[in-house]
Amino acid sequence: MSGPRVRFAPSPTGYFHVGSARTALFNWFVARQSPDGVFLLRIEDTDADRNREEWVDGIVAAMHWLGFDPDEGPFRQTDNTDAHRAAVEDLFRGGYLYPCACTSDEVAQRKGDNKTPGYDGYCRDRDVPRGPTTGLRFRTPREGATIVHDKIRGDVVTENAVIEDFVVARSSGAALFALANVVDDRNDRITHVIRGEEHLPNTPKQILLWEALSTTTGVTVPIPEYAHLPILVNEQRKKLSKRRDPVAVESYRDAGYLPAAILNYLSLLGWSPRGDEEKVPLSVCIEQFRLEDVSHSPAFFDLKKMAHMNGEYIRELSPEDFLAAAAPWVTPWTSKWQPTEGAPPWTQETFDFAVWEAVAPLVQERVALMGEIVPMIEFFFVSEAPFDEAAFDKTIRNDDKARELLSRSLDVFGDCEWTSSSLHAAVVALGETLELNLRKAQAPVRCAVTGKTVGPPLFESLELLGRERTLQRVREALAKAGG
RNA sequence: GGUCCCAUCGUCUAGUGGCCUAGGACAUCACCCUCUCAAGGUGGAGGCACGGGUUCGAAUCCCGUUGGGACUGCCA
Repeated sequence: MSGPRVRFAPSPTGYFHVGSARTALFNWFVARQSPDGVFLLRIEDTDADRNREEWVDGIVAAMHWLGFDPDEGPFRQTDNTDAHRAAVEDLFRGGYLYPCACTSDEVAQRKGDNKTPGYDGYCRDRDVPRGPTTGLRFRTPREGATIVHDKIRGDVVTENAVIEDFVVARSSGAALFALANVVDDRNDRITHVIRGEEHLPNTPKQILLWEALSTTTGVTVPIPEYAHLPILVNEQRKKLSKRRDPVAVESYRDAGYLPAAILNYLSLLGWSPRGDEEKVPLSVCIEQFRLEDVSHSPAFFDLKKMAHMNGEYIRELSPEDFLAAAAPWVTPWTSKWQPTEGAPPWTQETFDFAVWEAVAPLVQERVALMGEIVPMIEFFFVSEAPFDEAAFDKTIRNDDKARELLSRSLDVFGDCEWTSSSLHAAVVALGETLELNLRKAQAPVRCAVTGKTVGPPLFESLELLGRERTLQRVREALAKAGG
């Protein structure tokens, strides 16, 4: 008894779509549930317009980054064109196909606004000779019904009479998706077809093709189990589209999402682990996943929730792992991979690893995305405080007490012990002289030194920044405010 | 238009006829913690689309209505 053979069959598009990632993930779950399960990657590149070798590399790379390398593949559908053409001939000889010379314009025109579904069967009985301008259509049975035994949705019955005579082969002789896909699934001995719901309407056609192929070739391959996953939608409840929605997995990598967080979040779209805990390791998903439990309705891809989960994953990293994970953003010169945008405003020369290492634990519990680290620690590694002008105006320029406090801080900071606790006490005392509580008193100092109103804990930051640079920044802020 | 799919808090979901006073998570609000911001903790508000059945009993089963979506290509 051999295990399940599943396939992930994306068409190359130049980036890796999150919806595809979710589909791949669920396929992968099924494969990993059996010791001898096979997860196969097949690139459906039969459309010449979408066939670029680097796009294939992109898919493979993205999948590798996410953590699921295929057990077999990547295969390319175009490598099987001979088999596809042979299948076309088999079907034609078997009488399942007929030539059609209609252009799509003609079909649409005849259709007008009547209720005929799709193609009207115009050439079905016209004995149109095969030629360079004739495609081949499938002679759909007029009687009976085709049933998709969907693992998720149950039996989906389609009357054959409403299935149009769909095109199977181009005038060039090349097989179209519906056939090529079936031929490859047969050859690859696929046992479970797990794909997006958008494929549900053409599944009856593929079952018809599958049966016809078994008849004409004399090779009967069991029809696979089908499972159609609910699609992922945007806020408008429309299918996620690359035009409007941020869907590229690569862009999430750039932003600083961790693979484990992405996968965990994706696993929750249409499915959920048992119990009340949503943050679960992949091993638990593999153990518990069942196609029968996948929900039927579309799921909104909620970036906020994924970001929150990413924060949880970041926080549970060990200090070493956090440093390593942050390297592409913080110390890109040490990292093989860097995000495509957002290089830090510092260089290897102006950077101080000891400072970063010391402040990292404080940062780790404050970010949800790795990309948020840079603006948070920027002030350590650039020559002048990176001022947020609005914050400066509010907390320093337009606040007399704040400027007075900064003036007085020069003396205090000049000779107090340079530790976070002493600095803390110093600012408290300073505030008292001006009747400011610590909340109020720390604000101008923070802004003067870091340029911002928010950031890592101030006194630890001052300690790490050092006495001289702190004094320098307070002076600069005072000068800037004095105008 | 046609075919098909779908319908539990704003969102993702648990729920498979009594355990439901419908549970969890994100988001949101309040409070606690607190040097800012987060994180964390506690608590609150918030949902079974509607109408009929079936049943002693329905979020759960059936029918209809309404609403949403996918598909409708010599794309995949």
